[in-house]
Amino acid sequence: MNRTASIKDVATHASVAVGTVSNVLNYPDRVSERTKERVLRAIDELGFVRNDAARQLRVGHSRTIGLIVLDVGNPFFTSVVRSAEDAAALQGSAVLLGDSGHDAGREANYIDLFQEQRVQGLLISPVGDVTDRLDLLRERGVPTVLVDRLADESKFSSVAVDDDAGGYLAARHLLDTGRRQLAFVGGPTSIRQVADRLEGARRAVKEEPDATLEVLDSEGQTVLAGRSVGDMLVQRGRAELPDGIFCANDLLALGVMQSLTMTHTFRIPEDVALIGYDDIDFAVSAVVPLSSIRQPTELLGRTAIELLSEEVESQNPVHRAVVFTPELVVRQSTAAPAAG
Amino acid sequence: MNRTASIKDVATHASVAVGTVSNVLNYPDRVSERTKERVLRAIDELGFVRNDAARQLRVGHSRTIGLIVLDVGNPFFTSVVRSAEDAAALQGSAVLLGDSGHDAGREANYIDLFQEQRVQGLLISPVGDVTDRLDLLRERGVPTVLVDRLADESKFSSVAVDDDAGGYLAARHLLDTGRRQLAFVGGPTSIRQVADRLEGARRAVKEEPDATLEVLDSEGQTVLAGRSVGDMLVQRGRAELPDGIFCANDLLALGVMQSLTMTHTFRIPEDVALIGYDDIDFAVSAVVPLSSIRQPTELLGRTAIELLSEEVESQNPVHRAVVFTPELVVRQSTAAPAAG
DNA sequence: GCGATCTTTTGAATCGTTTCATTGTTACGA
DNA sequence: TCGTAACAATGAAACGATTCAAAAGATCGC
Repeated sequence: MNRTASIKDVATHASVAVGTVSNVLNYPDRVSERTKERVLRAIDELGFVRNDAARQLRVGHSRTIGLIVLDVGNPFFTSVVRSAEDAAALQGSAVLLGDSGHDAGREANYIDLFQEQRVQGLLISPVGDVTDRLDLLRERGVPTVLVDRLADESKFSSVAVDDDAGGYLAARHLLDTGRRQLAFVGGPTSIRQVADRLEGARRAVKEEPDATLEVLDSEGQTVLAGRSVGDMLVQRGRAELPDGIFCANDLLALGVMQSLTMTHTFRIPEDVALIGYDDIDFAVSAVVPLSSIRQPTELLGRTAIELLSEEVESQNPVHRAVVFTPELVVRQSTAAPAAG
Repeated sequence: MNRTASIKDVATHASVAVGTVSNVLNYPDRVSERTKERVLRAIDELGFVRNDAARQLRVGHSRTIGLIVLDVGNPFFTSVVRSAEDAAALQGSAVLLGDSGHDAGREANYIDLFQEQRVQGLLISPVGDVTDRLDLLRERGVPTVLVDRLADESKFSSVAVDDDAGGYLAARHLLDTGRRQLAFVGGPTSIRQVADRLEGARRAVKEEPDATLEVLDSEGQTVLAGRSVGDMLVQRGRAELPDGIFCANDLLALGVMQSLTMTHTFRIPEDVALIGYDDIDFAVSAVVPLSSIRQPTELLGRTAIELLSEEVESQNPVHRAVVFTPELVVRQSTAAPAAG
């Protein structure tokens, strides 16, 4: 009872050869009803559970897919993760999840771990610019799909959402509702998503000669970071307040909102309009329901798995870069000001 | 270049025996500087990556820990997951994450998968009453720690938060601020946490002769479910509205809040006080900052890993049930009404 | 009853590690 | 120079599955 039963034990117990047991497990219709039944009974009686390491060693690859995201706590990734898991389950694979937390070291650890596990392939939302590390993966022949980042199609497949378009949508919407002094709140522009969203916003602002865009740096992408940016704004005089704020994600926006509304000195959207990005579940239930940019996260996860399957199956892989278009969701936080 | 290099290739390339390569990998100081260097160079040149399946097959167990949660999207679990991952990483293990989504079938799949992977042990937040399935795990000798659920100490270790105490805290707080017609909003009471929180609330209400507690069923534990309960309340006349609502979690509470405030017919906390559970990040940034019950989630994850390690290491395991006490967080949603 | 054909079962070889008893090498004191 | 101890390196065996060529058994027509 101390050691777990092996396929050999099952074979002995059912008085058949090991090959037969293996066939029952993998090719049930190669084996007669009678013996199948006997083997299954033995499996049950011994509580046999297949040792996947041995299986994997023999067949040469696992049935798992590695997925490395920047932050599981971020609802955007949570949603991607879940849809990827579902899509993987449909094709009989399991997902190993790693959270790099924007840390290149942790990311590297997970890449190593997953390689040792001989995952079928890797979905990764990479930290910063890691072209060399990714090239290494490519050399080693690990099928890899970049998530939420556009890739050179000669090297990798990728799924992404057009962040420039999203940024443009958000800023254009603020402009369309009459705002002219815009501010962009976002973490380090070394993060590609942030940079692209800002770029899109700039593009929109350029279309209006009298509009300006100020960039406010935040320490990360959390509610707290947003709150400290908000506090900073509150400390400015009313005159210097922008009349439209675009945050690089909803968490930031909620933080800013919280800070502005708690002081009761500024009203949203009358004094300042606010729009976020991601359209997380909480956007709709914020102090003032938050306008946002919605990304098709379920589609992202599913498509990523599909692209990976393509790579795994074909040996001379044709890479594809799939780009989805985000969508504007208007709520109260950007309602047109009452008058003038 | 097509096949990945094995330890044997490395041995040949470095002109040493396979055992030596293995020693370089696992017991670096059993081997001389000179050969170590040579082996490491060979590893580098061939791009060798250890095959963990083979290693695992030989040593008999993996370096991974299975973790099955009810819902990764739920901030409570996200936090537990993260702290468990960190704690596991410290001791050189990786966490395989599974999301059962409250579905017994998916849970069973993950349990099977993880058993095939020969995980060191299992942390599980089980779906409903699964004593038999868990007993099976115990028979098979898979060290298991229950998360967010109290266990019979003769069978399993567990980490949990005292939900009865939490429910009491919440209801007591509503009573202390003068509310008397209380309502409890919660998913099916077949969920243990929900039942316990309700029980605790009942205990508090019994202490006040003139207080009543009404139970409102919700379809699950999401913002949406909360919204539909809220809509139902709005449709009732004002007279029939409770003056204090305790929701089994923050998502529900945010949904209820959203519904009540959108109609502008009821004010929180003047007409009705609202308290949630979990103190998720968004509680503080809700329409009306939400009072809640905070659970020590990081501690939960960390402790779960510690208990598991204990089980893995000692062969005659002494199970422990660790219970943490939750904490009341008061915000505006339960502020005392202006005047009687 | 026999050969041909088809189905079922067999079991040795294999995957890539780790382990460990054995062999080889070096250093040093007598 | 030799013996011994300490240290390094060796390589066969083992882990538990899958695979596949070959053997065994069943079925059928004549």
